[in-house]
Amino acid sequence: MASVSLRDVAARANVSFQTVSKVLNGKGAVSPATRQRIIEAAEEIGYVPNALARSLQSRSSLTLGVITVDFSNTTPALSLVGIEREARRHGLSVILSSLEPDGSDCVRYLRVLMERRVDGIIMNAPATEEDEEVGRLLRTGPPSVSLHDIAGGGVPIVGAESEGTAALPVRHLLSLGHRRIATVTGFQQRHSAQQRTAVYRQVLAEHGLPHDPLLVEDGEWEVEGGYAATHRLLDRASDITAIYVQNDLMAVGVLNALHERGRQVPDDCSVVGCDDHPVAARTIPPLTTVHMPFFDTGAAAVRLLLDRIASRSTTPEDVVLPVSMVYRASTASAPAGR
Amino acid sequence: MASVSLRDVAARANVSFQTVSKVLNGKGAVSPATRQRIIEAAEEIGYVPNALARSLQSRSSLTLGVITVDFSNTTPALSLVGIEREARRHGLSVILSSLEPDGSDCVRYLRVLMERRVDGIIMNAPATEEDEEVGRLLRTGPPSVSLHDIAGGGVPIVGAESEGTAALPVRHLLSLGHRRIATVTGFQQRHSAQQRTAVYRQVLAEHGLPHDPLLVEDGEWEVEGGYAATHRLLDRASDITAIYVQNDLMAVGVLNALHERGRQVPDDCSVVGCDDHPVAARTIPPLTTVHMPFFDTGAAAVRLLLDRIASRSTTPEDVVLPVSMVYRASTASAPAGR
DNA sequence: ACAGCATAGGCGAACGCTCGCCTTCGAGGC
DNA sequence: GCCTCGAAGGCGAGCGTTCGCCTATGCTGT
Repeated sequence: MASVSLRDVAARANVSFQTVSKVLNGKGAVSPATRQRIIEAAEEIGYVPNALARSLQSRSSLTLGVITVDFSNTTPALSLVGIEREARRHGLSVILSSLEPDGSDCVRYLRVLMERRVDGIIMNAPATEEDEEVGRLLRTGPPSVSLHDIAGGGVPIVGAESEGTAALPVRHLLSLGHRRIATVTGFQQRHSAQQRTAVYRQVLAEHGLPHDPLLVEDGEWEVEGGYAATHRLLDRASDITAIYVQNDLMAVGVLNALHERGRQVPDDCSVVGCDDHPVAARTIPPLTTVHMPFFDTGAAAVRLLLDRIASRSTTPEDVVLPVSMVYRASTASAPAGR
Repeated sequence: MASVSLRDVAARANVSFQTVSKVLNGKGAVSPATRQRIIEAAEEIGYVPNALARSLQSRSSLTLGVITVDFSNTTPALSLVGIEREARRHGLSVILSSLEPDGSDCVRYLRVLMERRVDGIIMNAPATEEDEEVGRLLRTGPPSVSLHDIAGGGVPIVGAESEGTAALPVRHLLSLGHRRIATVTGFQQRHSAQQRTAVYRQVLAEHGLPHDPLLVEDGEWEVEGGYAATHRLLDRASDITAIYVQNDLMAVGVLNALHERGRQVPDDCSVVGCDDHPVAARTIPPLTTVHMPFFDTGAAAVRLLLDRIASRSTTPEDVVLPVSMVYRASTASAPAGR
């Protein structure tokens, strides 16, 4: 347990410790005989290289720092898995920092990552998207990439095509003849939720449907929020025939609320979700939704980050990944009586 | 960007770099005047301590390594969040390694963690529970704690009370008068799934119900597995009136399959899940389930690990956390006609 | 006026590694 | 028989810290 070092191996093999280093890293020229002797010695006393010391000397920690929103939700978890997998594929480790919902600790954690000399940082904490200090640190610190907006810009963003994420499902509902289309939104403080709502309005407008604020409710991204929002919507606009729900988790709550109100899905009311969460395939009824490339987003973020690290390029080129509709049983033509 | 070190600060403040170290760590005696001067100098040139060098010298990396199964599922994600939160509360960072489903890379990742000189390791990768090499490494390596069995033992285990996890829901169904109780199991290769199935059999036996293999199907922990398993069960034992599903995700598939077969839940068939997944509150109908303390399990694992690190104790005391039933609308008395 | 003693700060060493350069030595060419 | 050259391996320095110990300075008490 008492850590064995290059020196210990060297003593056992009767060479200088630098020679051991050469052998173990396959660098300089060493005769097969001593090479063999060294390798055996290392094995016998159970040598384990010290990555800390190596990093200190080589000024590269082979580590990525990730700051993420609470990932007990499947969607940020998927991105994180994508990040971790891709990072490892490139021989990098990941240091994880998950934030409280309000994102208040971000600056502190960013500092920790910088002290640990991570080679790069990936942000997935939308709660910090307006934090100027976070933006400043990211711009002056190690290379970084974000999955959401960063205050002040200067950090490349990787994410799903934001327009389509809302336009596809709303157009789908319109094409089925729906005219009273409500939306249950994500937390309206978040840029991504605002944007989806804006696109929803715009697409409706393009089809000659004026904006009706009665048809918009905030579900705060959660199951219970979706449930409550739906009840509010039905209370004041009972002529709704379709709902675009900005994520699948809320859609679970929406389906439950509709069921409680005795509205058949899709006969009385169509529902479209967003994310393509694993449970969406087996809700009652199975949910038509937008497939979001969360896993790929994480992987793409790592690749972009590695590019930036390698080339020291300041090309703030964003990466946009396509989304697609998944048609299931929760959508149908608008009821005839309308 | 060109990393500034203690020496740079020292030069600027006209002191030795060791004195700067003293000030920044609040150790030795330094006059208020120079202290002030040093702090200002550090700030002006943007000094950021190098945790790598510090760890090298202090032989403590303030880092925990976590090896986890794919956490895009909510349940392992919750444990991981619990680990991360508790670790940070104690000033430790977490290095994350997520495994492929077959757990094949575990030994390699364990080596990486050891090279990085983590202060401790937490395992949450049931796929490796029979891997002897993993067990050996954990026993000889840094202090560690596991959320599941480790081949050869010697590693303390933190987890939910395993007996109750199966006994509670089955007893609940029995008390409602059910006699034909099926179970959709987790992946039967896993110890935890085997154990739940064993307890299920035992509780039924205690009530004079002989084991009927027709009533047991493997759902492999997944939504689709639960869906398929239920269809198989109904095909060969249509007199089933209740199903104990070993996790909520599979239960979503189970509810969907029952719906497809025209069986009302809970009137024709009761369903109990396990985990208390967020969606369980809003499935149709809302799911009676066993609340599992995943988050707390992660946090408790960190506390136990820190204990072991601090006391170097080899007390392999396991930690067992209680579980509890959550009653919702998916269970009811057995149909009268039986 | 001098011993005695805090107090402030310097200094050397060590943590475990990598890198570049230097020395040694034997073999081959003329 | 001398020069050259390449292979093998030693050596010093340095990465940025922390820690223990040493020294210089100025103040107190007698």
